[in-house]
Amino acid sequence: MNSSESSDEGGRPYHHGDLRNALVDAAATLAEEGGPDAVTIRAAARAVGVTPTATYRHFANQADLLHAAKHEAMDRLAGTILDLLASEKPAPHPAEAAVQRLAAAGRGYIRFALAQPGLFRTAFLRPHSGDAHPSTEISAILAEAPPYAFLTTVLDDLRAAGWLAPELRPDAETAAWAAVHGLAVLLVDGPYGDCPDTERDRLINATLGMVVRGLSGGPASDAPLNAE
Amino acid sequence: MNSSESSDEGGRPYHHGDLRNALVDAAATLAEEGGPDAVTIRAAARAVGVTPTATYRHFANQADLLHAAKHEAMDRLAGTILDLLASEKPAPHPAEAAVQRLAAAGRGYIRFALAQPGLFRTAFLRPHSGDAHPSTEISAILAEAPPYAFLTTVLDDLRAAGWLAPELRPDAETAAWAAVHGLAVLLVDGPYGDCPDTERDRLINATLGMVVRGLSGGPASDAPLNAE
DNA sequence: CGTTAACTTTGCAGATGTTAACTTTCCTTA
DNA sequence: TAAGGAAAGTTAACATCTGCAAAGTTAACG
Repeated sequence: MNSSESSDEGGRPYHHGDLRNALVDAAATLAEEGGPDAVTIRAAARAVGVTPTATYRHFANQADLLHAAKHEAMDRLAGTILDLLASEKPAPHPAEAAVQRLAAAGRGYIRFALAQPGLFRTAFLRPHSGDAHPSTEISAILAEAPPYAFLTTVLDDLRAAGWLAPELRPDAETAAWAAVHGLAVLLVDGPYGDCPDTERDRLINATLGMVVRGLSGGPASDAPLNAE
Repeated sequence: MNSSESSDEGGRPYHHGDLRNALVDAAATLAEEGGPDAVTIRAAARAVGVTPTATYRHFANQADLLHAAKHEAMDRLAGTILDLLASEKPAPHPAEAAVQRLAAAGRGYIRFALAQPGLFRTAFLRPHSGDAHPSTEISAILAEAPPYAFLTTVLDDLRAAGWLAPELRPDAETAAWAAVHGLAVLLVDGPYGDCPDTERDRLINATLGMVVRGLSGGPASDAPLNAE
């Protein structure tokens, strides 16, 4: 008689009710602890307390589950950045404020990478060849990587404030993103793996400084950069 | 009577003679095609035409083999950069020449990443916790990542030529490296995965431009970068 | 001729993804 | 309100991969 009880009282109901989300959460937790490789059908099912095959009611296969975990990870990265941006009090001068926000976004990005290396790696897993829609639209990049949106906004502000040189605007997102992402990767996985906190902060500042300086027009705008 | 033949004539000799190197090569090839995950004891042994257990005469375990593959990958990356640097004819002006070499190194770095994504990922595998000697010495970084050496040299030249602002010198390696590495990662694994060649070149130029500009002292050297 | 290094055979123990067929529950419909 | 179909689980099983250890075999070398 108690078999259909969906409230408390012993055995969980036959129907989970929200299994898909539960699996995504479990997958995220697995990624958090063991990186992308830890995201397996069986482990996720085990974590939720469900049979492996039940997973196939909600995901086509393991790649599909991993894909969901990737999106979840990316969302959390975006959330961390947003939180940090929201907690900043803008500087009075517009240009200063924009620069400050750019730096804050970068710091949030790196902070997330350091705090959640497993999720960070998962968020930037190479897209499984097969779900590739060959659209080169910016919207595609944006959908794949929400942080891009903040960058665009901040850089527009920076441009409006007269800091960012007009001719540098087009690919500024990429350049700034590359620097921040690269530093994050080097700190998390790379040779800077175990690096004292104080030195790490210095490196972050140096890199952000280079970005800010490199995006402003300056005496070096006509650098002799020969394409190959 | 022919069983001990080490020359041609049919069956390979019982003793391989250079199994360790052969396995490293095989591991590199595996990494080339399938990334780090493809580097397994059995696959490497299979590729060489040897029993899996034979591997244990030369490597302690799978992690050890993978470690060797990682070093091999890093060496090839360094080789690619060196080759490209060697083929550049230096510009007359010292500063120009230094900037040119910095850009060339960056291009070589990214070129390798795009041409050999599997090896590139393998080269920057996070160091397996356990072989971590907590030395923060620069020499450690250098040993782990030969490209660092070129960077140091080039940046010294840049400094000597008066381009690189003195106060920016200390962490210039990291900042420049971060930008180039980040772009490489974004292009190989990240959202820029399938990106038309022409756009890709533009992004590379934009990023390298930012680096060069960002390392020179300029009007923006006193950017309002508040530490957190 | 014997010691020893290099390699093979055999085999275990543990993962994984995925399919097929069955069962329980819910929800709609007559 | 009872029936019946569809949805969401479960059990069982297959095929395949992995690392690794123990013990035997081959050949090289002093």
